[in-house]
Amino acid sequence: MKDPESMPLEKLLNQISTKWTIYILWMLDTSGRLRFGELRRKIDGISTKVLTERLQMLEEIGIIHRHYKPTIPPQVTYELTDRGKELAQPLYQLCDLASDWYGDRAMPQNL
Amino acid sequence: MKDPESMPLEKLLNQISTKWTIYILWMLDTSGRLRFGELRRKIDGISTKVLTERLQMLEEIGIIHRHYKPTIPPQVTYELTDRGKELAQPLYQLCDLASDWYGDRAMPQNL
DNA sequence: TAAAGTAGTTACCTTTTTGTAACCAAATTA
DNA sequence: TAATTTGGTTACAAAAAGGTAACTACTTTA
Repeated sequence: MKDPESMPLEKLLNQISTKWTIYILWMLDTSGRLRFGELRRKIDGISTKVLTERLQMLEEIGIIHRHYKPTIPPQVTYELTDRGKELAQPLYQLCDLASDWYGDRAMPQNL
Repeated sequence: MKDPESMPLEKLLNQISTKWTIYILWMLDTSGRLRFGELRRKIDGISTKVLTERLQMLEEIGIIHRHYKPTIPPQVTYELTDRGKELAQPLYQLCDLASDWYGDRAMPQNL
């Protein structure tokens, strides 16, 4: 147990709890497929660097899917995979608990 | 939405996903009430500094309870509160998903 | 002709988090 | 008498994460 990262739950939690990640998932869950720029504008304050990092990470672990259309300018959209939608269930429950405990200000309708 | 910390779910996730925290909860869930030193020895690699920080944080948000007996040497024990046990339910589900996706190596029996 | 929009990448700096090691008082143990 | 155990605290160093701003190529718009 020298390396906590070897534990699936901790690995998953570490990934989805990096800054901005929950917002991204929430946006994709409530709005469906979104382009890179749409996401950036919806999530006020996020930088393109971090948004890119998060989207790549979420795609790597199979939670979102990236569609690339090589038009000019390029059109890239992101959407939740089935795995991403599975994630929503326990997150709803955590969200309910968190809202009970901390209040429901700024609470998402979904995710 | 300038400050992600204002969102209860993100706040809770950020708290429980700090390094070692899931281990602490897992230990308290599977072993019940434990002394500080017992916890430290069970979680191989954690420093007293970080263990102290985590226990204080978990107590502040009402997930564990601290019992202090001013004997010499002092005897301090920690255990999950009802709120802490509530947390276990959605975490079990996340744990199942994470295990399906990443494999179940080093998976806890509980939490 | 110049600006704006597309989806990022890169280098650099700052902030946050984590780790290391020493230290505490009092009593028990060897 | 000296080391050990108890539950931490403190100062400092190292590592990780996040933010900032500049830059890319190509096209459309003004």
